[in-house]
Parts: sequence; structure tokens; C-alpha cells
Amino acid sequence: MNSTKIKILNAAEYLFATHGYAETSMRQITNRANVNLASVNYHFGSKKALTIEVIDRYLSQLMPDIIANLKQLQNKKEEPSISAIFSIFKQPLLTLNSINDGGTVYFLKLLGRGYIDSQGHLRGFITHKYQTELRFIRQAFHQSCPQLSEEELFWHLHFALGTTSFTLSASDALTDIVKADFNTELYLDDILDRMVPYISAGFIRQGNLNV
Amino acid sequence: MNSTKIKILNAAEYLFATHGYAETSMRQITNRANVNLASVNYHFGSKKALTIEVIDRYLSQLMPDIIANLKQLQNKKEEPSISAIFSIFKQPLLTLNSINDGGTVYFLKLLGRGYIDSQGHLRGFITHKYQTELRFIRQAFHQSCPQLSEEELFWHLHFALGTTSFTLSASDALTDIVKADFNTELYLDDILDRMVPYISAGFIRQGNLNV
DNA sequence: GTCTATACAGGGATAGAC
DNA sequence: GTCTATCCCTGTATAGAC
Repeated sequence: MNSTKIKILNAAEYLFATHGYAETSMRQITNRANVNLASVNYHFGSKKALTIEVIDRYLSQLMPDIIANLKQLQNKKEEPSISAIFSIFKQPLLTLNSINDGGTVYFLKLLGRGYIDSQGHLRGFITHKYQTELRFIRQAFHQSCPQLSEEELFWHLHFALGTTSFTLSASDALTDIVKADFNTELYLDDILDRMVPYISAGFIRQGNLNV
Repeated sequence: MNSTKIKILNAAEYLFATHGYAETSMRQITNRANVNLASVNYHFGSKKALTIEVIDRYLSQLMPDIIANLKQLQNKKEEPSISAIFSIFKQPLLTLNSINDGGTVYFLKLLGRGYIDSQGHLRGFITHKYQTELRFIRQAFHQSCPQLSEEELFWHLHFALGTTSFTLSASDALTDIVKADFNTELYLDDILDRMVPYISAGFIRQGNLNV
């Protein structure tokens, strides 16, 4: 149990999610973690590698959970509802809160920032390390919803991921705008409540799934 | 006619689009533009301000195109569908790509970054300069889906922006995956075609309205 | 193995001479 | 407007202490 690594991961996760990747310096991270500056490079190799490990801490728990839920769904004979499909992701995502308080939001924020920010290094890492899991997810979805082609599902899942991670990444800014323009005080729950129907609609229309 | 400003803008635009924002240094920009390092800060104030002006060169071309297309659509007698409105954005966006290689993707990446950025300088600039254009666009959407309140429309439009920015940020990788796994050759054009129905679906309240 | 102090090159920004 | 010199901060590498 290396406590320095974990202290760095926790500090980096918080700072990356709240201030952004580029706006967070190694010195800020190590100050917050109460460790020496050089320990980041000793334990992780580079700032970029640290970013990936921060996200992978969540992914390594998320992926097996999703696969397990998918296999469970495949065992049932009936055609799955759209809400059943979403709960495949919902429960594993909420479980991330057990790793670290607010973990679910951190993960989705970091994913969004990482996808848009980095030169595709995060993407490359994920598609390489979780190659088999990602393929399994697509194939399982295809078997469960034969009315959508595997390729259509691939795109739909990515669109949904985009909506989710972008919205959460920008959630602070968006709630500020809404407060200024519409005088409405919104919290994360409210945003999610607005987002879920939007995401679902994109699946229902083309797929003709039962709600 | 200040040629130094334009030389800097051209160099920055190219380098930002090909190597990314963070990976492009002021010294690279000024070397490519054959101007002095300090001239960037003299003419633009900061690297961030330069970025905003680079984006604005895209915006200043995009906005009139979109408005023109919208007005053309409104001249037709029938009520325009949501997907028809979204298709309005497609051609102007792709035009950015023909002006500068990778322009479409880079513009949307920067737009996404600007919205994720909690400081919101880019957001403030856009909403101020393109006030009337943005209001016109919002009104067009409001006419096509009057069942959505202004606040709901705000969120839906940002969900759509998130899907677009996120997806196109990864578009090169996604087309690679699709080619490898499904043996389908896709271009930016095709991705937008797949995205429009998905984005539009979220604007339609379950069951009614023309798609 | 782990941690610390420190050196270094490259980053953006700026003051002042021209 | 333009240029030089310089400032402080960044990520990274390394030598040496525990």
C-alpha cells in the first residue's frame, strides 16, 4: 500500500476536475498531496501518464462492472427496455463514488476534458487497454437490440458519451449562465434529470425501442 | 492593414489546428510568422486572446452563412423540422474545413474547450459579439419546438453542442475504428449525417412533431 | 525502494530602448 | 510598432540522502 501514489492521485483528480488539466501544475498537485515535487515523476513518469492513471483508476473498476451487467442482461429472454440498457451504465457509474467521494462526476468530467484536451493519448490508451471490453459491449448491445446495427450502436453510444461528459465538464460554467440568464439555481441532479431524457430520445427514435 | 497581425493569425491557426493549442508555443508561432516574439503580446495581449481571435475568424465566416441558410429555410412555406434546422449547420461547418485543413474539427474543439473552461472568456466574447445572430438562431429553434421553454432550449442546445464537439474531437480515431471493425470508410460529412438525427431526437417531445 | 533538494530548458509575459 | 533582455513559472531529470 503506497500512500504517496494514492495521495498524488487524489490531489491530481480534484485539481484536474475543478481547474482543468493545463491549468493544474505539478507543484499545485504535490503541495496539495503534501509530497515532494519529484515524486510524481518517480511514481508515474510524467504528468501525462498521471492523467491517464487518474482516469484508469475508475475505468479499471467500471469496465468489469459493465461487462457483468451486460452478461446478466443477455441471460434474460425478453427484449431489453431502454431504461434497462441505461441502468447497465448507471449502477457501475454510481459505484465509482465508493472509490472516492464524488468519483462519478470526477470521472466523467475528466473523461470529457481528456478527450477534447489531450492529443488523443487518453483515447489511444483506453481503446488499447480495454479493446476486448469495448468490443464485447458493442456486440452484446447488438445481440440485445438487433434492430440497431453494430455500427449504429457504436455511434449512438459515443454520442451519448459525448453529451454526458461534455455537459458534466462544463457543468460549472453552464449553471453559472443559467443562474445569470434565467435566475434559476441548478444543481448536478437537476442537470442529470434534464439530460437523461435527451440521451434516451436519441436511442428511441432510430431504434424503435420500447420505453 | 496590419500585416503582422494577419501573419500571426495565419501561423497560429495552422499550428493550433495541426499540433493542438497547448502543444503550440508562442515561439513556434512567431518563428513561422517571421515576426518578433513580443509582437503577439503587443497585438493580442495574450496567448488566450490570440486563440479567441483565431476562433473568431472561423465564427465571422460561419455566422453569416448560418443566418443566411436559416432565412432561406424560413422562406419556405412549410414548418421546418428540427433535423432540417440542424442540417443548416452542416454546410457552413464543412466550409471551414475547405478553407483551412482540419478547420472544422479544430473550430469545434476550441469551442468545446471554451465552454468547458470555467473562466469563460471565449463564451463571454461570443455571446457579446454575436448577440443578434445567436438570438436569431434561438428564435428559429423556438418556432420549430414551441413546447420547449427558453431554459429547456438552452440546455438542449448545449447537449447538442457537447455531442458535436466531443464526437468531432475524436473523429479521426473514430473513423479509424469504424474502418478496422466494420470495414466502412467514413468522412466528416458522414459523421455529421449520423449525428443530426441523434441530436434532433432530443428536441422532440415523445411521440409528436415532425422529425 | 523511496524520498528530497536542486538544476535546467522551455513556456508566457513584460519593461524599456529604439 | 518593433525589438532585446529579462522575469517568473512550468515540467522534467538527476544526484544523493534515508
